[in-house]
Amino acid sequence: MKRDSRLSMVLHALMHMAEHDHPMTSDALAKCLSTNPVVVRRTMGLLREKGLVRSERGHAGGWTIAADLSTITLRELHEALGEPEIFAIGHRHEAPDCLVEQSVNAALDGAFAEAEAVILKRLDEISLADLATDFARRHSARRAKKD
Amino acid sequence: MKRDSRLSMVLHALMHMAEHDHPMTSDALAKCLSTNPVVVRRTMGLLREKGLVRSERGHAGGWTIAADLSTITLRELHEALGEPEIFAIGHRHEAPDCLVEQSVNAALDGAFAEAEAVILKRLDEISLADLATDFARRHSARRAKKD
DNA sequence: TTTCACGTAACATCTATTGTTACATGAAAC
DNA sequence: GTTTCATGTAACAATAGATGTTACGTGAAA
Repeated sequence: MKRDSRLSMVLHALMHMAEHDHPMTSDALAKCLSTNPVVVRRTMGLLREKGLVRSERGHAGGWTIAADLSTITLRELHEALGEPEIFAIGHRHEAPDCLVEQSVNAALDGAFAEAEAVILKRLDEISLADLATDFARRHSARRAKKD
Repeated sequence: MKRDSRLSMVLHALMHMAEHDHPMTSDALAKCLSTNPVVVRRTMGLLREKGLVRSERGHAGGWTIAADLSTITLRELHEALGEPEIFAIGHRHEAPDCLVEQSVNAALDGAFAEAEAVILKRLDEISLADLATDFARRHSARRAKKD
């Protein structure tokens, strides 16, 4: 299965934007992310709908973050992306007639629901500010290594 | 993303097999599962490699469970299927040069690793015998409803 | 009015799962 | 022994979702 990497993508984009004090164009972001500017617009557009980022056209236009980094959580971003399926494993029929299949579905649903709660909780606990802190740590570690 | 439903499928098949005291053919199972007999053989073949089921050719041939229901866990079945990806969400590059991307990957990996541990633990705790018990409960509940 | 950048539709590509066809192999029944 | 039944397996088709691409429209600043 092909994994949805949009959450990873927007995080990567937002962190690069956080490092700049000017708007970043879709083209510039696309280069950072090794993707296509249209993909950037399409995906960042979902964040704009939730008021998380702004976009401006014309000269000196581009994308900017519209809120404090500490107030944006990974969970919010996940929701802004439309809460895509978290699991690559599932069952075929949602409401089967077969009692055997109902039993199987119930067991799997229980196990996955528990894991889903865990992951949503974790996503809720991590903000962009946390990522920025982690990045700063890695950044100075690399500088120290170079010197 | 298209979800892998093979775990659901083999569970469904095994429970039907558990209800029979004769081998079940791939054709019969395929009808239960609303799929194709070749898909059944392909998938059940993975379980056979782990010794969880047996297959016999010719007259009165078909598939049988090769172990006690209480000793087969969902986790074992997941492993027999080749431990397919659990998550539909991931990141693009496994070992990126970009420090920003490394930071993003680390955060997501942490969150998902925790959830993966939860789900594997749950799968380990559920056996086919548990499913059979649950099925029996549902079965008698339906009978009671009918009467 | 030209340039820049986003907005969006439409289409192409890629990839993984699932479904299908075809034929070989082996075992039991006759 | 030959027919029938069932699995084993390769090869290919269909499907679906994610991602990439092209093309053109719109608005803002130089």
